[in-house]
Amino acid sequence: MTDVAHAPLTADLLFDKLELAIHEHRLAPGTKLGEDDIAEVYGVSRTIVRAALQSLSHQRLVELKRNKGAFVAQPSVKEAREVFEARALLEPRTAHSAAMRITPDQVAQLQAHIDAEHEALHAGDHGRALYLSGQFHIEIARIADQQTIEALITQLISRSSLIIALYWQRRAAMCESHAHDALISAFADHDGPRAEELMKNHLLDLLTSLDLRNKTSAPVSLKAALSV
Amino acid sequence: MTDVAHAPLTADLLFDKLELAIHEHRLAPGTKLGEDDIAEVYGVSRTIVRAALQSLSHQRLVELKRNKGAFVAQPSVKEAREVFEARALLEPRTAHSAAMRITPDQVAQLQAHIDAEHEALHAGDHGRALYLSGQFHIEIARIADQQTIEALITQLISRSSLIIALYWQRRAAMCESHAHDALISAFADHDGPRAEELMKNHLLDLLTSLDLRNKTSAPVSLKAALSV
DNA sequence: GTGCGCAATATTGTATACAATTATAAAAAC
DNA sequence: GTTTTTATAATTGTATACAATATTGCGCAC
Repeated sequence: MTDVAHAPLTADLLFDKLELAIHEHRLAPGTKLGEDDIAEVYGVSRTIVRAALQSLSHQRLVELKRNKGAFVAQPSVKEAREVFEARALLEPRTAHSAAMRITPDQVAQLQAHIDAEHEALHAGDHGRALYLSGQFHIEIARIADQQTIEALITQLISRSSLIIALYWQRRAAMCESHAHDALISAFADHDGPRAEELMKNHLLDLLTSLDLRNKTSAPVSLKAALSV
Repeated sequence: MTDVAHAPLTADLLFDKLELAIHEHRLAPGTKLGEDDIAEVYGVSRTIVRAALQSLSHQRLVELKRNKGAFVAQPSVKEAREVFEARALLEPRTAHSAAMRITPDQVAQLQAHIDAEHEALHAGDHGRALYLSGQFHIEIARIADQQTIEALITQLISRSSLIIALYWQRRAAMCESHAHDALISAFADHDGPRAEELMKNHLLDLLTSLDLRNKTSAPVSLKAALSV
């Protein structure tokens, strides 16, 4: 329990930490993010915390209620559907572009990504596996060399993580799916149309594997989740 | 020149004012937005200004350079292309949906929107006409009842406004186009495929009417542009 | 006269202090 | 015992003060 001198945490860094905590489901939807609490946990001033929370709210990971505070967002059923509809418009065509431009190096890179995903899964770290699974989709946009679309997809992936936290049913089953492996194969073949179709079906599978009737929220202690 | 007591300006309100100023091209790309300057103009503290600037940077209307300050964004040529590619993925399909669900009231509403646009144009207020023209696209997403996609399109429209400020060639010509009128006609007929096709072509027309070779930036005094 | 270096100035980054609002709990009324 | 009221505490909203960094301008050397 040695108190090492930390480099002063900037707002962007704090944003990353909180974003990751939400992506990995260590912070559940609905959890209140008190400014003083976070400030204490990370040893920074409320000024920094507020800036990070504002960024998170722009990413729709956090909902700011005036005079009430910040809470991890709880996407509604309608919002959940909308997010996947938006992804369905953006990602298949982007996968097509990526398949056409991808280099052998990038194929290997994607493969390493998937390996890490499977590894996390076997280690029982479902949160991390889910996070990596999202990053995979973002990588594709990066390979397509579409920074703008990449930023949009990043937002949607973030929110998808919350949606999965709220509406996922058969948690264990999902990650067994080899949709990502099939995609890589299409990429390696530079088969744009197949990549596009695979991505389209992958997104549909994801959506249909959600139970969009009841939400299974579970409030959680903040400081426990954020053990630095 | 009466100094009326203003209701204390909140960060969101200030965001709206600055956003509008950028959309209407009263603040040119590249203009430095000094915190003290804005704070003075609007009679608020730097705290509020910083929050608003942070929001604008998330919308990519403003670029924050650490220890340097905030500047109205200057989208690159690549960014310009990317923004329109993203819009091409989102808007045609959204127009399709809108055409299928639109009500007579909403058709009238859209028509009123266009009328206001033409009116601003005849009054010589090109900035406002451009702003309204952007809002038209956002209205379509609203009619499609897709709040998530609406938010994404809103971001892209914002950036399109900057792109037009930088790369527009034949300024007068554009607004004569009757693309929006044709769209309304398709909407009124509930002709989804036609609306989709029209939107696709409209976006292509917009893109090809840009000169994506040289940027014609023109720095401008801040306080002059923001005369409250 | 031009270029470099240092001091002075201005601007942004961060922390803290205070005000406003909301949540909590105790006490009084019924 | 339940409900309403009121006072206290806790939390967020905002402004300001101070620190760190960048910019500007002057003076000096060459």
